[in-house]
Amino acid sequence: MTVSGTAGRRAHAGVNLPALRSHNAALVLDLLRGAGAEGISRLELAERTGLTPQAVSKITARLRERGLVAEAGRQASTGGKPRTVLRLVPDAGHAVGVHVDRDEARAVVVDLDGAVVGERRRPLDLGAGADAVVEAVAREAEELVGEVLGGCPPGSAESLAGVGVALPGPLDHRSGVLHRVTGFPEWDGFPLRDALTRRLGVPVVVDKDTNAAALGLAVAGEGGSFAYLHLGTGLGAGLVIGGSVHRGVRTGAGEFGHQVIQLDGPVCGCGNRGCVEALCLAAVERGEPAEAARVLGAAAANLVGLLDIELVLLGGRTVAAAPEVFVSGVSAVVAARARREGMPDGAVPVRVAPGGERGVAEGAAQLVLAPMFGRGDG
Amino acid sequence: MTVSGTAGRRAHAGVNLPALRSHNAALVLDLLRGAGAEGISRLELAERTGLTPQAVSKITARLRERGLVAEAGRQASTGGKPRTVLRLVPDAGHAVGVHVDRDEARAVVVDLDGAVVGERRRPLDLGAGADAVVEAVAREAEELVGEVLGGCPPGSAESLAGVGVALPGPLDHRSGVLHRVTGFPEWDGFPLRDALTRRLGVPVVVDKDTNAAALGLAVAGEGGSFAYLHLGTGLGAGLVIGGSVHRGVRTGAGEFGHQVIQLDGPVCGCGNRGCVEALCLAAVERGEPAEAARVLGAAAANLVGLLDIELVLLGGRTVAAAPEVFVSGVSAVVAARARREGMPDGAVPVRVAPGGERGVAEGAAQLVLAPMFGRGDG
DNA sequence: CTACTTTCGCAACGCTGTTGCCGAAGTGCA
DNA sequence: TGCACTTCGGCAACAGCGTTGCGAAAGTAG
Repeated sequence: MTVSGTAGRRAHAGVNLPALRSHNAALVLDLLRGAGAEGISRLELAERTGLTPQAVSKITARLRERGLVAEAGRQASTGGKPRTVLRLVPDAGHAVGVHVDRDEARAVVVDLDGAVVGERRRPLDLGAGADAVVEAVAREAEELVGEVLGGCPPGSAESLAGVGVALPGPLDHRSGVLHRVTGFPEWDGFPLRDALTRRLGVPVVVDKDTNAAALGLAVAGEGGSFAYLHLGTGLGAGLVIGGSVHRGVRTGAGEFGHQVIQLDGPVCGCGNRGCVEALCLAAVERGEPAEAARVLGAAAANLVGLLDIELVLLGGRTVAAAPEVFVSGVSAVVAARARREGMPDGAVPVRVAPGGERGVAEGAAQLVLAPMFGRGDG
Repeated sequence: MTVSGTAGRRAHAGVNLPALRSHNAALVLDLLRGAGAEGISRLELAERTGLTPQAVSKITARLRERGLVAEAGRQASTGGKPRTVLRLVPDAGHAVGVHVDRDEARAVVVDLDGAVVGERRRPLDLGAGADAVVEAVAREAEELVGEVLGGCPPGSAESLAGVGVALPGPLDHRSGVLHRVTGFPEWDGFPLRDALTRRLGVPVVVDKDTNAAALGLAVAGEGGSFAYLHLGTGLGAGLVIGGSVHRGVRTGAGEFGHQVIQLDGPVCGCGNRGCVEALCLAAVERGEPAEAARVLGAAAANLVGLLDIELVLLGGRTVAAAPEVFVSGVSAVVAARARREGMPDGAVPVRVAPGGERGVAEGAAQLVLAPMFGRGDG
């Protein structure tokens, strides 16, 4: 049973009736989302939540009144009245997700189901300065919303819940302030979220690209606790624990690339020696993807052992260039480690993350929707 | 706001009124425990929980009826009626904690406050076989309870809530079944919890020694999210996230010692190469504690970056032998890494874990009490 | 057409935290 | 000493939560 919650937020942890109500509503919405177009019956919702059927009826009635849920046919009878299938109303809400990368911005609009209903891309120079980038991102979002939603007023059935922005480099998720984006020190300390909120007039959430991707995967149905490892121009991780992104006390968690796995190894750009990122990318440069996979596997196995997660997902351009090599290479190291440490249930599976290049933008949109479905923080 | 909950337990996450009630009660009890002998007023409880003063009054009234809480004086007035101070009734419950090590067993009885009210030690050979060890542990617990509580019947104010057992090596916390305790392969698959429950007739909880120690530290007031690193005959970690022990999906989290930090390094007992444990202990053997600390620091920094915790606590015999060397050595590496990665708030503090040799046994006792205070699983 | 099964909403209920109110118990000043 | 004031904390009424009891609705099976 979860009413969100982590970290030093043990204060203000009291649950009153409104909190209970919104928690259960979010839980039901999350299950409805998970059921997708097939929908789910009231009785199954009751089973899955542990609530009584009557409670589910009341909760879903409220959700139907708010226009978030609708009846959608019925199941086959099992000897009595057939169960009515409920389904999320996809158009009841939308969110924009923007993936700001070093050289381009990709924006999507998703509906409540998570389906992409609009997309745009444009080149973008992260080094062009804060004002220019904020303006570019804002315009991108505005134009896309104009195209897709036709400027529906807030509160309408088709309205916009907010904008999620995912970008590389460390940042403070809670305050929405960037630290130094790797390679672009001029961003250090820039309050991106507030700047965009002022400019756009809707709620804005910012997060690391890896966290957005991980959230997107979690929403798309990946297991309860997993790590998403992204190998592109850099190496980072997004951690999902119990269905929610783990961001840590200062929202800096997932610093995976600068994990040292070779004491006194080659110097990394960060100043340390023997970081996975440096070793792994060097191997890729040398044209030795198998070695890169082995190195990545060692770091992944460290992570698996430390957190006892149930799945490792790989993504990023470098992985996409040779998926089988990376999956089998990483998988082999992880499996070998599990065998040696005597994990009884066998090793943790390693797969390529589904979703492809658009995954980060989709996940960014989910940053906005997450609280509605009870996935706000872990 | 937390009603426990992580991992794949998103099912059965519905919260009804009894669940809400027990959650809030546990929350209040936890705050009362944190206040210790000084106690805490109703209004401060209200502020800290976010509940209204009236709700706190009702909750504490129920707790007083159950004999868990009592009024204990009043605070100085601030111009009006002085606040009444509430306090946990220490004798309202007790728990036994047993620390089973390779060569000895140490048992303690703690009260609701966590204060040790009885202690025993005896030599123990973990290799003597399951029956002998179970019998020895059971008798140790029984005799200690007889001494301290005088055989109070269950349900009495002084009665025993259960027995927590902490021991080295991997095990399944949920089922209470041991995996292969390092060096004692004959334990593999032994259902220790069930055997002890049958023998003792009270609830039994088993966990890794590092998890028990970490829980004990969390209860003793250490921050919301930290790592306890134990360097003794082996090297392990207990992770606390948001006040609760993070055990992971298969309760195997905290596998810190076999984190690889030296690819293709020296062979470790586990079969891998370049594990921190092997490198660190080898340095200790060579009489180079500073190098051991540097190695440990690298691994600790990996962990800090990955999870973004707020504190690192060091413990174990090897650390106790040269505490300053380890604290300064680990601290230096962690701080250097934080500086390079541009964490703005400065580095994570590194300290020696308070509690000393008895900490694991005390933490084991807290395993039993944890659910009562809302710390059951993270 | 009848009997049976199963779903699901209405109504009454118990219990939660909340609100409004008032007595209790202090301080501070005349 | 007395009075005004502040603050705490319990009593009572209340709104809202999920739960229970029950019956109408909507199917299947014979």
